[in-house]
Amino acid sequence: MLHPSTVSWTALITAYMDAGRVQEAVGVARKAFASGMRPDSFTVVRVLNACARVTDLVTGEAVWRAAEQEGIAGSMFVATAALDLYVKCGEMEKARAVFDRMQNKDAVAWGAMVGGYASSGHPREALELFFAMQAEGMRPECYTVVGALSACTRLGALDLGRRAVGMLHCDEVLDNPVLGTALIDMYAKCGNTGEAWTVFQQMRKRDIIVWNAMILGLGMTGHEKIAFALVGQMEKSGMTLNDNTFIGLLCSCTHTGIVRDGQRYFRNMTQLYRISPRIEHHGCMVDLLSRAGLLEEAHQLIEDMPMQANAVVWGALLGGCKIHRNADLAEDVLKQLIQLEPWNSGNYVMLSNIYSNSGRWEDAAKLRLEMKASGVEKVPASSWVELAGKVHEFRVGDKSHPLSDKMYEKLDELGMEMKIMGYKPTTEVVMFDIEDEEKEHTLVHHREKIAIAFSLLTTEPGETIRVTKNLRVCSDCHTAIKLISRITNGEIIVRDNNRFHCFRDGHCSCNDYW
DNA sequence: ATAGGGTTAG
Repeated sequence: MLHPSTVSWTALITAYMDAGRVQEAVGVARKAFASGMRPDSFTVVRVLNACARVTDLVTGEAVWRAAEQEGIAGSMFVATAALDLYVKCGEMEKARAVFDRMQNKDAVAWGAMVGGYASSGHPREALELFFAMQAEGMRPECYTVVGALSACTRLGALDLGRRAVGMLHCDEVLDNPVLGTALIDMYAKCGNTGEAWTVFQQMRKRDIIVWNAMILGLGMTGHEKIAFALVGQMEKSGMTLNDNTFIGLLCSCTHTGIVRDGQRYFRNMTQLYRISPRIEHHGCMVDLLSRAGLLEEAHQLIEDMPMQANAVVWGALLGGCKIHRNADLAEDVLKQLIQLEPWNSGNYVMLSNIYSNSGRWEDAAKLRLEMKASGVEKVPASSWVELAGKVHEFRVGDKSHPLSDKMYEKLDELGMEMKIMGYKPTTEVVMFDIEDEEKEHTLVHHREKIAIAFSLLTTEPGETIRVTKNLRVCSDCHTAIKLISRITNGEIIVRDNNRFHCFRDGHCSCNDYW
């Protein structure tokens, strides 16, 4: 028999939750537990759910401990709610510990775990789990497939994504806007806008997020005209544009460098549509202006923003500095970035390259010390290729792959052809590049080149090659891959840590803006 | 009854 006070506490908490006042719900829960409430599993689930929504790990963990004491932690519902709490707070190891201890796991628990890994920057673990689930005889359903697709998007693993979605019935996909969004996003971000478009057209239920994903997908891949037209169609079909629609529009303008249109959309958004720009919108504008070379205006926009600039906004300005070779401004920006994300080694490396390039050896040395002192570790460069459903990874300094010798041979062979075409390998790292620790052969054997060599050895001539890497493509590799695409007469798609490059016949889809 | 999902600027 439940204690009556538990029932009324629960009712109160639930009422706050239903009213969308999650923070207050958590506050009430804290009071309830402090007053010695004996929780039942229903209450615990509700409270854990609320804590997850506001990422209140401290309260959530206290509740989870209380549940353990009460002997209700074994409930699948309670455990799943705790797992979700950890996922939402980015505590994947703790989430995994809860997951591993669960005796019965249903599709919800698996789905939460797969999705959690995917959204927290562990896409490979997400896919591992997705396959482990099937090995245990569970049929993949919508929720786990959404998580798997999201992981594939991050990995650029197009075939695995296709396979994952192929496990569902076609109807299930076309009737489910959540799945549709994940699928459209995956195709677009893997450089396959055509297939994204096909899915979009076939979808039977399209909510605003589906439309926005398609608009953004088009804008990011250089189909800005279609993106603009789609927004028109969207309005005609009675949808109201929202803040994310404008992200897509502004991105489209950025990709083609049409500053005037971008400024117009930005104005219309606030004045006509009464949407107040978030930091993301300002970021798009900074990006748009910076790429167009209007660095001062972009800098001014950051100063005038009603909110504090974050790393992304400064990053956009930095991007402009790179394109327009403005080392002085870049120095200021990088200092800001180091303040904002002191853990990001890329910023230190880039700044140190700028110093070295202008002969400021002392500054460079000082920076290196600073980096060491703050315990920042460089992210080892790594690239990977998907082949027949298996992800082959190539890390710096790792020659353990069975085809290793052949890959280096292939690279040498390509190198000779490239030389004939006038390619001069850069032996020094360029000012704004971030990989400088690959000592083997200066830049000649960067991971993405190794990965491409691997792909050339394992695919049919002319077949599209897809490589994904964890850092930015360096300028030398970018030039080299353009030439390789001409030599092999095939398409090479390289996914960066933030965009993709589609190389074909000596040309790249990013128009050398990256 | 009670738990889980998609898009979002460098």
